[in-house]
Amino acid sequence: MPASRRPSLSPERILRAAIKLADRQGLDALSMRKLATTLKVEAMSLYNHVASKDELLDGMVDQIIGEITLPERGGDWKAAMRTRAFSALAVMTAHPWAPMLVVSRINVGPNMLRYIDATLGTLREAGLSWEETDRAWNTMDNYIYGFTLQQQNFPVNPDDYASAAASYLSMLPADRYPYMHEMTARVADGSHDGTLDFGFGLEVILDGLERLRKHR
Amino acid sequence: MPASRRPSLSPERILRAAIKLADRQGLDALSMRKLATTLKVEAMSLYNHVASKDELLDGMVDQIIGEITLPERGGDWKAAMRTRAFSALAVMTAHPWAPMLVVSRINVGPNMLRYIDATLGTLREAGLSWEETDRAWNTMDNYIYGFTLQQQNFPVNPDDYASAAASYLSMLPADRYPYMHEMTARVADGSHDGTLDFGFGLEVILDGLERLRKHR
DNA sequence: CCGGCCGTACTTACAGTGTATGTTTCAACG
DNA sequence: CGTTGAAACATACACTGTAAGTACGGCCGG
Repeated sequence: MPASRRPSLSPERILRAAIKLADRQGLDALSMRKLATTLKVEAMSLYNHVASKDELLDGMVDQIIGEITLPERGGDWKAAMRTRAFSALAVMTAHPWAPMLVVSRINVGPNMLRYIDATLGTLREAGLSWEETDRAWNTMDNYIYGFTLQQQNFPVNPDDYASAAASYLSMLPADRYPYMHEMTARVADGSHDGTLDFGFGLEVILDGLERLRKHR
Repeated sequence: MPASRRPSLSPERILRAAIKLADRQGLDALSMRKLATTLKVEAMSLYNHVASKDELLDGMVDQIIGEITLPERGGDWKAAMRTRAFSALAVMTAHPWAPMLVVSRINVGPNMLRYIDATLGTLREAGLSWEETDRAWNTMDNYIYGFTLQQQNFPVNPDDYASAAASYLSMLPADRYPYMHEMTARVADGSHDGTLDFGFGLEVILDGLERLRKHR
């Protein structure tokens, strides 16, 4: 492989640039033209290396799925699932465009397959039946994707949430929406930290699964 | 030209047409021009009644959220949450474009607020603290939205799943993806019905929440 | 009865999208 | 050398949301 070939582009370089662009400017800003300009190239040149924008998006998803640390085998399955889930959360937080893409398309890239296989393996080795393994995996992942999506358009950053809640109060008349009103009021006055809590739901699910496992 | 000229359009008529179009042709097919055509009108005429496409999408979401049956107050909170969740599932299934819109934007329409308020109320009256109520609601809804999104692009309809699984097997070499391979093989030979199961995860979550409630 | 008003619908136009198609360029090989 | 073939470029098409300007027709004050 000679060093000074002409091609300045490659699928990998395009993929990296696409992820960087989406990280910085959001998924909406990721157009073939904008992506091309960041690579100092014309839009159509990209098509010599990627078949379509959809294929590019698939590649982006598989790439970042590869960043998730796989669950450890052979130890405590709950700890393994916890690690996996928080790692997924971290990756999705670092790439806010990712959850939307993950849930809006079918992904069968090698990293995705490896990720799923490791998860199934951990659950199966923990003693769940095939059916339970399938259901348990789906339950956890539905929650993870649901949470990361919700987090992605959480109105403000956590520090500003109390003051933001105060401004929402006027939209929530206490007579029509009593519970939302009080909840928001409590966030505003600081007696309830309305910030999203990934761990709560995760522990609820893990506990539920453990009971199911022991109960057989 | 027919006589009853003037107000051939109205926000409600546009909203209904938009929902019908999205139901039949998918969200991608919902463009202002196509929508206008179904109403026998030009695209720009719609803007006399809706401010923007985004506003229209918000309206669509709030409309179908209104179709969800609210949780009953005063009875068994688990039963109420179950009913609510399955009703939400049914609505999202009837309008496959909905979950994507719900999670990709902030929604504060009247139906959405009523829906959330009723949910918070039920949980609060069941004895959860404000903090627990907030967390519990989020946990359930993250799961619901995650599930309905996953269901939306489930590869095939349940009847064909076994035969489809057989054709996937070749993409899942047993040495690299042993657990996915076996899971898929079991779906193919009928010893595991790989169909998605909404109830499983829901019960896991409800059980987890109940334990939390009793434990205080 | 008539003239003006004003909301509704229409027309045109613009900047942007993904990508099909055709042309140019240039390093590497026979 | 000249030839080849891939990579980059240029043009074009059918779409998108929507800003801006125009034409129409039913209502109300004179």
